[in-house]
Amino acid sequence: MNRNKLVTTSWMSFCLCSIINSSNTCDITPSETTYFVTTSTSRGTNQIASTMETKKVRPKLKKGLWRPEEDLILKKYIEIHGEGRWQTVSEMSGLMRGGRSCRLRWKNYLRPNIKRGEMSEQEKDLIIRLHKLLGNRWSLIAGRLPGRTDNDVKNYWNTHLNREIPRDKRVQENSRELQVPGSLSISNSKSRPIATKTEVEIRGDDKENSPISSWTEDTKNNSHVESTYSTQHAPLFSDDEPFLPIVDSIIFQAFVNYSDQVLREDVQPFLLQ
DNA sequence: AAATTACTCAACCGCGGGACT
DNA sequence: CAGTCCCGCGGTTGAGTAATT
Repeated sequence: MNRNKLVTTSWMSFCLCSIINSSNTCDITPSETTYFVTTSTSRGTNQIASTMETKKVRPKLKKGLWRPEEDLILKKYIEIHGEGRWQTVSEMSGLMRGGRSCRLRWKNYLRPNIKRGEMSEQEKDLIIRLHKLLGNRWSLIAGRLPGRTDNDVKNYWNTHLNREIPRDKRVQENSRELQVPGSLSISNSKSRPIATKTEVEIRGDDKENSPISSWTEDTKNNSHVESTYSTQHAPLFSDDEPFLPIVDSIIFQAFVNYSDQVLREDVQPFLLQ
């Protein structure tokens, strides 16, 4: 039996002990208790190990809402072993959850510094502005909102902000987006975005013509508000807010920093050669 | 008070891309 | 180079709750 399997079973017993010790109100079910205890004994360990060695067993994965004790197990596991390798987390932690489910739970709920509760006016405003720039790139938008997850932003947009924008205005904007080539805007259909994340961050094959890089270059070099960008890439800005990024220093600075970082990362490997 | 409708948000799913073999 | 696996993203679903009838 390899080391990983030993760790798995020891880990499960550790978590069980933690749960029992940490709370008298633990509502773990008898069947689950039996499972943990069984797998924690040397006999149970050997049984499971031998099964796993003969063929890779994928136990039936649990779905639905996470329970407090599951959260605790996942949290403790990640505190010790760190994030990443979610399939391993799923297997080693003893949670009967898929790797993706573990990842999602950690990212959207258990991670430290997650902000809960109402969105502030500032956050709301930023979401609207960033959505105007980036479309439905929820992870990018969430990256500019400390403590908020992409799921938070997406849900908030769909339930609150989306309905605040008059429908006919959205239709207008969408139809304009379709007409202008080179737009960063994303289609509203179920299909994947036209540009991938990395393409938006800055297209590797066409950096010079990248809307973001041309914009940041324009603005860094001084920049005239009336840069060609604002007309060439009209869909990014609405008529009532001409060249919004200049006015909005937050978004502006965020993008300059962002593009700088991406450029540095792109160029660095070549400099090292 | 019960039934129905509307709303919210956590979680799941399918897909694309990158890493690895 | 092809196949496989894993990760992350965005779209969607559905359970739980609140509001309304």
